[in-house]
Amino acid sequence: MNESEKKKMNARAVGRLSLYRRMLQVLEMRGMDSVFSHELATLAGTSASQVRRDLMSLGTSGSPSSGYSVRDLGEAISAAISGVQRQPVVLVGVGNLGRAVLHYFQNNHPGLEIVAGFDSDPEKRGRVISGTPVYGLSYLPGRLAEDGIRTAVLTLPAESAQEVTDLLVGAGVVSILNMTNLRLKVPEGVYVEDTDIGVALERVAYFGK
Amino acid sequence: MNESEKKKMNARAVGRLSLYRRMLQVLEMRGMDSVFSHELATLAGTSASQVRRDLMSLGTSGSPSSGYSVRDLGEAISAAISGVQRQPVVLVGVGNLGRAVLHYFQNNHPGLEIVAGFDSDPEKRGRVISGTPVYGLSYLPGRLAEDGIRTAVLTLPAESAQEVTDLLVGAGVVSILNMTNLRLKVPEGVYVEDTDIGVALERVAYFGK
DNA sequence: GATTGTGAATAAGTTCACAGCC
DNA sequence: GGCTGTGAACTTATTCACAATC
Repeated sequence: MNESEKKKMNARAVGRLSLYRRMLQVLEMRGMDSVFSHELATLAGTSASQVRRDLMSLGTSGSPSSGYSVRDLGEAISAAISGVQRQPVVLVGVGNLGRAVLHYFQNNHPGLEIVAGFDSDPEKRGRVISGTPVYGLSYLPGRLAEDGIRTAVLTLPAESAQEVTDLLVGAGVVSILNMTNLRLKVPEGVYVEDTDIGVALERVAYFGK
Repeated sequence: MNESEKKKMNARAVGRLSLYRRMLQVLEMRGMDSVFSHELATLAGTSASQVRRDLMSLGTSGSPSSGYSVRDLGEAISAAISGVQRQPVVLVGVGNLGRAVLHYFQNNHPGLEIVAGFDSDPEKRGRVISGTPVYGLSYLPGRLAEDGIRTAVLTLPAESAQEVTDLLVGAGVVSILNMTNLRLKVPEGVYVEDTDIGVALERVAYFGK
């Protein structure tokens, strides 16, 4: 029931919680031990009522006098959006974008770890980039099965994205961060988040007109 | 009135239109000259009624017998979301992520062009990366004024992101693609789109649990 | 007969507003 | 007095459903 209950949370709320957690880490490092909803809201670029609404979904509670405990709230968010053990993730496509992602995650990320990168380029095999070892694509299925990997990041050229996706899904991946400009076809029940730089920049350009 | 009318369009719709346009380009290259809403929907990963609703906002029209003209629709979308002339964009921060963005946009992008990159690293000044020249940050204000730049991409470390943002906004930038993990503070009326890789991956990890 | 264009219905997401609390 | 937690109101976004059209 706990598990099924979690799956209810919607993607936007999860994203905001992730952001709150990052802000809480900063606050904790600064030695603050409590925070009000409107403070978190300012840091995260949202509204105080939105923050309180988001926090409702994880059974925490603050107090009217001092707000929320920075430590407790951070732990509650971690419990809600990350699991107890670190979740292993693979990344496919170690070009500029893939390297940027690896660099970003090389440390400091609670709840998840990019355990391996894969690339079709023989030049890249055997290298370690930002702490993550890179393998040839032929090792992908074995590695997925071995570690029971359920989450993947796609930072490869669009041409081979669907093919790799089919491979991933066939090997048990159920959640994909798709940084390709292709919209993937996946079976029902597989979550895909599209982070399409082209679309993002065109949108920004539109609002800059 | 035309101008003010355009500004009404919401960000999600603009993003989908951008996607439709890309699909239409592919269809045009394949020699197709008409397309139905449900076909575009499948390609873009949405529903036929969503497509028709989106197309309503730009005064096109399809016919029940053959759907939409691939060419006309492409042009109508371009007219709606891009302008007539190419829009100049600058990018600040030429690390892995910045290079990935430059590479992505080096060609084939209608409506916008990344005219210059900026970086604080002296090593990078004077280089041309994926067709885009890179300058030191001191050249930024001059270049913004000179070209009347209104749109920028931030792919630099979070530490200096707010400082650079203030500079950009002060020099007339009104729309920013923020690929930093910091939430920027900007005056009313400035559009910021956050593309936060950390949040994206944590969300995906959540759905992969 | 299948599709478009669109009003109406529904769903999803956000903000309001206020009782209860410290 | 200012804050939390939350039902209710509201706003925004999506889907339905069907008359008009080819």
